Amino acid sequence: MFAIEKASQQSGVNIETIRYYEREGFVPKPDRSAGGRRLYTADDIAKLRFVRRCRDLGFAMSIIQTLLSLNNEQGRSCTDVKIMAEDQLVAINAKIDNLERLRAALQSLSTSCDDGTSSCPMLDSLMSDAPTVLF
Amino acid sequence: MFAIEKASQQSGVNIETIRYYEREGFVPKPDRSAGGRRLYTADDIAKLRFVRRCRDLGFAMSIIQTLLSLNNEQGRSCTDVKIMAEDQLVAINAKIDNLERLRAALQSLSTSCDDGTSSCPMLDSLMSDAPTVLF
DNA sequence: CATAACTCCTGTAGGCACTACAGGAGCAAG
DNA sequence: CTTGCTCCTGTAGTGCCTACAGGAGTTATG
Repeated sequence: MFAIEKASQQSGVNIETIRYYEREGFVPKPDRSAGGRRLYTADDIAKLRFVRRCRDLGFAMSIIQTLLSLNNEQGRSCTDVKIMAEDQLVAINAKIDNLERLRAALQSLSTSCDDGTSSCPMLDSLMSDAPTVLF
Repeated sequence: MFAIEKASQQSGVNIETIRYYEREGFVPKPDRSAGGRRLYTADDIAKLRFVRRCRDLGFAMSIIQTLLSLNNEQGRSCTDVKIMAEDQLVAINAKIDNLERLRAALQSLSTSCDDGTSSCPMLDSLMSDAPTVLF
């Protein structure tokens, strides 16, 4: 049984965040010491680590809840997991595409600022009424 | 002079969001009609459009505030703008890199789910104590 | 000119995923 | 037994909105 600090270190989840996850019911309530302190089993810590890794993978907490419950079940969980992973991949690809378009726009605007004219072409372009190449 | 709905349409900023921007002091307070309704000039709307475009480019509201004030000044604004644009480019590139690593991890985990074994390799891996290739 | 339908107003609360703090209690080492 | 640390609960704040309630202004139609 580990104190919350150890659980935090071993899972990579911030202490405050651990308590938040518990409050919100994302992870089960751990046992308590006589004095009322949280005591974590290795399994509790594994769940916290799981949550952190899923967050690192960009999953929303609502999805992670489902993933955790699938982990408890037996049976056809793998298919469901795969579906959610693929949804997540689609979302990630969309984000990457967005950011790449955004980068191109910014690069183009930034380049337009290279000649030291008095008014700023980038600001002018962003303020402009007329439709531009970028917007 | 335009009502808030027109300002919303022409700037692409949601009505509720326009009022929020005003409350937070991100954009100047517009004139009001006799009955107390907001009336926007073309210039007010240009500022709203500017904010939306900057948000689309991923700038934080704090940065956008600076950009708006630089736009009011004369002089060396262009250099400052360029610096902020380049900071933003660095941040975007970091995000893209992150998402690409994340995508690779998810793809690898998802592939591991292809054989319909009883326990899910993806969940097992995310839960695992032992360091893996991915984490 | 009266009414209905619409838009707009303010103020407040909620959403996500945390993070930070205040004020107090448990616990281990010297 | 005191010092200093960790931990506890509860609440409030973050960024950027979004949604709602309850009321008032405005416009189109009869």
